[in-house]
Amino acid sequence: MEAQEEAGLIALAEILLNKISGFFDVDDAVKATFAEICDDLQEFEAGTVIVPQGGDYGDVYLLERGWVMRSRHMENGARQIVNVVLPGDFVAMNALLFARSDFELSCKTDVSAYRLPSEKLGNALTRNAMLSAALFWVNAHEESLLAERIVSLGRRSARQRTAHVLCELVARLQITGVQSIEQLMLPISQEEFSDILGISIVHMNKTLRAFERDNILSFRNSILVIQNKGRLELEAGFDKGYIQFTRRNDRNSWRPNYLEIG
Amino acid sequence: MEAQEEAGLIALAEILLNKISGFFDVDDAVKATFAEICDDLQEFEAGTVIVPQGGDYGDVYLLERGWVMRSRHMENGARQIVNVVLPGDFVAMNALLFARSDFELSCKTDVSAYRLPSEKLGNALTRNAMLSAALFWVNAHEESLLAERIVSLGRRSARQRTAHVLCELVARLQITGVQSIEQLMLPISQEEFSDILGISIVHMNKTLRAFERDNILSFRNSILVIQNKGRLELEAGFDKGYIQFTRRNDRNSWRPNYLEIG
DNA sequence: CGCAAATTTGAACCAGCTCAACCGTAGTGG
DNA sequence: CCACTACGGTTGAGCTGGTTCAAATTTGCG
Repeated sequence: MEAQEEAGLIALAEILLNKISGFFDVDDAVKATFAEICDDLQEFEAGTVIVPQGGDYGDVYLLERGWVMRSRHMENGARQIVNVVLPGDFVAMNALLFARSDFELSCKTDVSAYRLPSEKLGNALTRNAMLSAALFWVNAHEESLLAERIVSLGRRSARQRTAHVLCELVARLQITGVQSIEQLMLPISQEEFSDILGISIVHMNKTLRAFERDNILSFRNSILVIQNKGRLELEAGFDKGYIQFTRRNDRNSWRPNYLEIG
Repeated sequence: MEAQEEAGLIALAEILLNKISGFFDVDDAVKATFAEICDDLQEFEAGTVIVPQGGDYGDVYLLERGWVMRSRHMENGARQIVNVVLPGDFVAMNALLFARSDFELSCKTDVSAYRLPSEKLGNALTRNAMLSAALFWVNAHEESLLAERIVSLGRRSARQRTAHVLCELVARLQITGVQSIEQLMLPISQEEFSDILGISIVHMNKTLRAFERDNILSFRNSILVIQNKGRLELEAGFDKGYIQFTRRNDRNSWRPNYLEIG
């Protein structure tokens, strides 16, 4: 293994493994498993469409660096961004099961991602219960992000949605080990932001300006500065519980078994 | 095994196994696996709260009969129903991983469900790759329902959302082997319907009346009659692809392996 | 029958949308 | 070095899909 790939693996361990370490016991065997699977680090330029809407899935990827968007383009030209894929998340996990994608997967930034050929990943899953557990966990994690987004889109105002999604992104980026929390780079335009929240770009702008006037946050030139985190979380009704799970402790008799390396 | 439980198992086989049979080869070994796990059929009365919002998870259930709602109650009294759990779906799958629930799980009708103790299910997952694959599949299935709901809430009008969710429910109920498609029992009030769609109850009513005036559908006394399915799907922009998946065929070398009974 | 819950309808209102014009900044090419 | 262009952001004005409020009607059920 080359030095660069090894460095990549370390980065990986510090993101995905960090993410799941609050839940699993991440030991050397686990790391070895990931090392075995993640041996093909690929680079994509910003703007690359990994899977086009309606196109065939290729392989699964584990994102190491950069932002990937999963979005739906509507008949009338509108767009809805369904989720933001951050380092440590899997891209196109559905490729394991489905032929076609109903969504577009595109790179918002330059991206590094480990390519996990479906066949190889499938085989690894057969042999390694730990890996299955990790996938299960990651699935559940993403599912709770989507559930929370549904709550936002269904029952929160534009201002609350904005606050909530920003709280969520900050919390998720923290897990990826970002430098500063007060000052963050969010590589998205206001238009993309509005497509995450399901509002118009004009209203997006006015909402952001209002937050700025209230000295809660500023978002300019892709730089997010949060001046009043407490107020932001309060308005969002944000509870980070769904991002940093509480592991259940009452029934752990099965877990060591489940997590055995097969 | 008692006769009633055996009958239940057959029903189960005809729902969950039916659901996944388009994807997996469901043979006797697979059925035996489920028979082993699903030996505790429980009954809940309509209105029962299986898991309260903010409460501790208990066990996982596999729904055999009835409707279960997963919903969030907001501070201001509003509610968002995140998903509708139908026969063949799992209830509270997150119980395997998380201590607390951010949502309420409640029975809309009388319900029969197989209780799957976390410990037992976890153990079974360790030993049986087929079961893991099935869970993975079911997770992915639910994830695509949530993704599609996000698209609806973000970028479709109330009328389109209504049409879309009805198309989705009909397609899902078809899989569960419902009798008639033209005339369906939907055990939800207009208020609950509006909480699925993220609109007000008043507008829900007006939208339904409009569909009735247009001779597209009627929904009265919990009976849904679809008079013009084509028009409904057209307005919804509905494509059932995300419910009845196309199994991928290009890389099936790993699957037989993955699906081996461990 | 009679109560409680669900539905229906109209009227006023408003959060967020569309349209349209303008601004700032980063290329780009002459 | 400037002119031109393109793209994202900003702002105001008017509009509308959907909300809220309120009251009447129907339905389910003991």
